[in-house]
Amino acid sequence: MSTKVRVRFAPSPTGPLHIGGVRTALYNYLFAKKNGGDFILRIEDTDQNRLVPGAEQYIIESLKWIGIDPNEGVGFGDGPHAPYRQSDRKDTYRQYAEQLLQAGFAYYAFDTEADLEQMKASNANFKYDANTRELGKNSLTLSKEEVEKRLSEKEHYVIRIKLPADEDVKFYDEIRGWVIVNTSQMDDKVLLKSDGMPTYHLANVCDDYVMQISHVIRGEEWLPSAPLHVMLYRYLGWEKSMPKFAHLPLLLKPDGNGKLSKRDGDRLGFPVFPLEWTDPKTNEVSSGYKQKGYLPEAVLNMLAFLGWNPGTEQEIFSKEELTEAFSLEHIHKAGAKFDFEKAKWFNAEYIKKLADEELADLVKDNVTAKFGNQDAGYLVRAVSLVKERLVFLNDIELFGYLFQATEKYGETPLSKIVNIKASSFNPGAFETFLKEYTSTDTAALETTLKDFANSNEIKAGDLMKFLRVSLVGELSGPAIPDLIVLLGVEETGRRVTNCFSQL
RNA sequence: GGCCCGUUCGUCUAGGGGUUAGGACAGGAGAUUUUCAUUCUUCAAACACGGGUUCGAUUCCCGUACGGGCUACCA
Repeated sequence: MSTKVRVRFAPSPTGPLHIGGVRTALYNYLFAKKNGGDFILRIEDTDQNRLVPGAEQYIIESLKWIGIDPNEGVGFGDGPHAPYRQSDRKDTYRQYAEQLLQAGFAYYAFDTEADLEQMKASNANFKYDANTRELGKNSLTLSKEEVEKRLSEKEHYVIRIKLPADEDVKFYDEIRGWVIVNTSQMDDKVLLKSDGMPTYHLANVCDDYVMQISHVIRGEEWLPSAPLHVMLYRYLGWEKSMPKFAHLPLLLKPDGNGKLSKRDGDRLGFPVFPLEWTDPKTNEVSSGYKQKGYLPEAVLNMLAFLGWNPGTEQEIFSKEELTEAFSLEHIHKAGAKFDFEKAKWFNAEYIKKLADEELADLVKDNVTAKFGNQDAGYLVRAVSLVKERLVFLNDIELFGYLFQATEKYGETPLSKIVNIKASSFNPGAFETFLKEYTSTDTAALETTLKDFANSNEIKAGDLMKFLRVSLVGELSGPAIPDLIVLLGVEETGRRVTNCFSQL
């Protein structure tokens, strides 16, 4: 077996990939990159009944958006172990199931759904195992002839693993240490379903072996079935090349209990999906990080810290820095409640780090749609004034005054600036005065404005407040001189005159 | 119910046999910004509980409680 690190992310296309899945993918990716290994995307679509159209494409696009690029896999180019979609590998699983049959580690079971129901009804804690399989219709209880007959008549059957009655199964989890489970607690899981498809258990073990996966890094929900996988490796004769296991803590709901689920996002006002998703059946729309105005780098950083930390006090990490710092040892054991406030903070930090040009580029389409076409240079300057006020890219919509004048001013803002009405302020004189100011020096402009106030016997504070409302429409916003220089003296004059007329 | 995993400020977490138990987010106060935001300073805030082991336990062990996961011909 090659010692090269090879890990995989193996989602099931049963719906949009949620943020917990993205984190699993991220940890796999970081681990691979850190160790100079490969990261593979494998689509686990063995449940043909739960397939959701578009889900596979969604998974691929989500990974692309956030910047997690598999070396091999569906949507990212084939590698040496193609295909990477389990439905396309269907034939290989039967071969291994038959190998187990031959070796006596598995058996045919013909029990119908009704049979199973009955067995469960007669025993509240029923499980198909060493103690109960004699009650079933299977190749262990039926005569050889009967089995042959049923098989040749194409009767529906499944193949189950045959587990010993009482044996400790032990494996080392890279995050949790030794885990020991006795087979008396396990059941004879179905390996091959009656439709000929493998279950997850068989398929993931076979594929991980064939694809030479070195580390299985997956969610904690798989911990209870890991012993079964260990038994499968053993029975298939692959125990020596069995991958190492690492079971990740789960992402929990921010309120209450349970793991984060699809509904939590829009219920609590934050996305749980990387990209917006429209359910093909119900047309129900679930919000996505991208559409809400998150930067992929920020989401990546935020996700990395939900359950992992570098052991230092640095929190802002680029993908490259994350790769450098990542290790399995620093993964926290307990589940993490999703922290929406922290997510917002990360995003705001990343927006602040953007160059004005980059930010302008990112909000351009939105601004154009909402406020019409903008001069490219103007947009860059406008955006630089409000950069540190944005939590989301979409927050640019809150600053329409940078692109459009307020026509009708609100009562509340107007009520705060009535002083100017009573003063000797004259809008015409102010416009004339302004037009003489041609510099872009904002500090000098501030002095000039104060001088204007003084020489006209107006309180500087009253003037400033009035200007603010005139330009912004509210009592908050960037510094007045910055605004005037950005908007230009003509536009400023127009807004001032209009505002004054409404007092 | 059974089995497995877990438990440090409200949240994300660092740490680890002897520490003022550290940081970040959120919250409070203040400074700067004639506004707001930013920035800076500062305050408050935690080792679930009970037994061991030990000179000493938040740290190791056991139990309890609580939380989570699994318990399908789903992944």
